[in-house]
Order: sequence, then structure tokens, then C-alpha cells
Amino acid sequence: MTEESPASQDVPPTTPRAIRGVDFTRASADHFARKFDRDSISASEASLLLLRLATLLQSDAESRVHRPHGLRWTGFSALFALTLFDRLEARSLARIIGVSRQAISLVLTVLERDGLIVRTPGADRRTMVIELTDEGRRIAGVTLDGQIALSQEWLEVLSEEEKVVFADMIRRVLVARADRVRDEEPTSPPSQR
Amino acid sequence: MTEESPASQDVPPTTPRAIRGVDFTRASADHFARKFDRDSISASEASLLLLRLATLLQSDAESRVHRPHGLRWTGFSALFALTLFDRLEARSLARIIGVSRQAISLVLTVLERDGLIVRTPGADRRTMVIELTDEGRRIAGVTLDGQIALSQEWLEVLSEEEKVVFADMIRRVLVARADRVRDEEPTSPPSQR
DNA sequence: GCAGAATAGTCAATGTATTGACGAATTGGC
DNA sequence: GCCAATTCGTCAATACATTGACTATTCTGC
Repeated sequence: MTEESPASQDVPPTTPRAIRGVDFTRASADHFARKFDRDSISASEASLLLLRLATLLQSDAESRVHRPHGLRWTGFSALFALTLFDRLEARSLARIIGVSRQAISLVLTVLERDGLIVRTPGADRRTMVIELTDEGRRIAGVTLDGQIALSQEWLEVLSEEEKVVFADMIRRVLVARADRVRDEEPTSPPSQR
Repeated sequence: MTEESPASQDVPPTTPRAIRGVDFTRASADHFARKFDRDSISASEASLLLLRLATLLQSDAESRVHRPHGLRWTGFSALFALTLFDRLEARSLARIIGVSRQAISLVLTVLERDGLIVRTPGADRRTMVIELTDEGRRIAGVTLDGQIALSQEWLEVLSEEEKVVFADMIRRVLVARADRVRDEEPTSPPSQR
């Protein structure tokens, strides 16, 4: 294992230069096949592929659709949620888009600074009720259109039926987990190392 | 739209307290149904569900599997890639796990500090060749086991066949996009606002 | 060989998410 | 009514990712 190679050809064969992300998941499948049972393989492969696709899709959406309007993904999610539910408490908004209440507080600070939402104290005076401004509603509409177009672009290789099946599978997984972890158990299951 | 409500019951009905993330995607489906054609709906719904699931799955994996070992998702991805390809140049590693080369540089700095990888200059002396240490190999094995278990846990509502179909759909989308965006076109298509 | 372009890795600056802690307000038991 | 416990939103400290700029090395055309 001592690699004191002067400058010979022993590095190139292991680094083929043109390795793509998809090759990665393909190689991982082969790796799994040698060590684990089939269910481990399909589950791990699916989840790794899922996370990889999500990373790419989200970064593409941010750079091409949302960042030109001064939003990141969480900002867009917040505006979108507010177009669906008219007005929301900050805590509900955090649960809906899947971030902590500290994070939503920061996001809302930025959105308020940019004049896209307003915060007003709620009936329970601990809470803040969030509403869209007219400008916020406009930006939400524009970015949603962009998000829809981009989604179609990415998923165009799937047929109409496949898209429905695909969405349905994800929804089932989400529902199953929502039952387990409730809304959002942050970090601490009692016995973890 | 002037809400000067003294303290009446006009806030509660719009904020039902127990809104979950899944309700969000359900509500968005209804919203779309009133405004767009079916293909827009299924594509947008699928992509929003996908991103939501990925966010939750990744944060669960980080907090329960990887953070206890001092890793974040990118750190785990790097170690995993290195178990598959023995040794890699930093640039290839970045492409494989889907981050920029600046990001991989930071990740590798942390992994090297923790003694999980070593960096040695390559034959092309611009490059750095990355290899796992014994400790790195050990951590990679442990966290991979944890990742597999967690993946199975999340996807257990899908049948064996469904998991295969699911993974295959994602792979097709990834392959289609990889052909278009090559490995990693960071941000700039010529004309975008 | 040599000058210019291109590539690999790193550094610096900025922005954003995450954790822990805090004050303000509400709820529940007594 | 009152004190403890809980909940909501925010602030402070830290860590991480992203962008742009920079140096060093290699490749290309002449």
C-alpha cells in the first residue's frame, strides 16, 4: 500500500476523468450487489438516486427560476404556501415547508424586508400571522409559473401515467413517515449512540 | 382587507394548527387543478413531492446516522464514493457527488483534519489524489450500514417491485438531464433575465 | 521552445441554515 | 389568583455552501 510511484501510469487507470453522477449510483448498485440482499439494494439505490435528483433539481430551480427574483428555495416555498392558505402563523408555515421555526424566522425577516409579506401579531399574542403583500402575490405567481415549466422540463422523459404513479409513490412514503415522526421531531430519539 | 379584529374568531379558521407537510402538497394539487392542465399538475406535484421527501430524508439521515460520526451529507457522499472508486482526484469526486470543486475542497479539508482521508499530489501536479485512511474506511462502512437501514425504513411502504420501478424512473430522469446539462453547468445559460 | 488559453485546487467574502438560549405570553394544576 | 411548565418567536454563535478571484500547472498553436 506504499505508493511511492515516480510518475508512472498507476494513477490514470483508477481515475477515468469522465465520471458522472449517474455512474456513481450505477457503481453503488454493483457494490451493494456483492454485499447485501436485494431489498437493501433497491432501497438504498432508490434513496440515493432520490437525493441526487433532488439536489440537482433544486439547485437548477434556484439558479434559473428563484434566484433571479431574489428568492431561495425556502423563500419560494413560503410564498407558495401563503398563496394556498391565505394567512398562516409562522409555526404552521415552518411545519408546512419542513424547516425549523428559527429558520422560518430568518426567511420571513428577508421576505418582509423585500416587501413580499407582512407580519402582524395574532390573537394569541405570542404568534405572528403572516400574509402576502400584493407584490408578494405577484412574485409568487411568476415564480410558480417558472417552477411549473421547469418541473415539466425535468420530468418530460416520464409519461403522463408514470408521473402520476411516481407522485403517488412519494406521497405514500411521506404519509407513512408523517405518521411516524409526527410533524417534526428535530433530533433526539432517546437511545442513539 | 383591513383586519382590525379585536380578538374575535377570524384568525383560527384560517390557521387550523395541525397542518402537515403532506397537506401542503395535497392543497397544492387542488390549487393547480383549478388553474392548469393535467400535465402541469402531475409534473409540478411530482417535483414538489420529490423535493419535500428528499429534504426530510436527508435531514433524518444526517441527524440520526451521519452527524453522530461527525459527518454531514456531503462528507458521507465523499467517503462512500471513495469506497467505490478506491482513489479519486478531487475534481472527479466533486462531479460524482454533485457539488462544486470549491465545496469539495472544504469538505476534504475537514475529512483530512479528522484523519479519514489523505491528499497526495497526482501525476498531473495540479491535481490532488484522494484516498481513504483505515479510519476513513471504517467510518464509511459504519455510516453506509446506517444509511442502508434508514433507507429501508423510509421506503418500507413500497413493495420490492415498486422500489425497483421507483429507482428506475429516477435514473431515467437523471440520465436525460445528464445528457443536457453535461456534468455540471453551474449557473449561466446565456439569456436568463 | 514559448506565449496564451485552459484547468485544478485553494482562499476570501458573503449569505444562509442549524443549534442553543432567551424573553414574552399562554395554559394547567392547585 | 398564582406558580410551574409549555409554546412562540427572536437573537447569538457556529458551521456550511456558494460565488468570485487567484496561483500553479498543463496543454495548444506557432
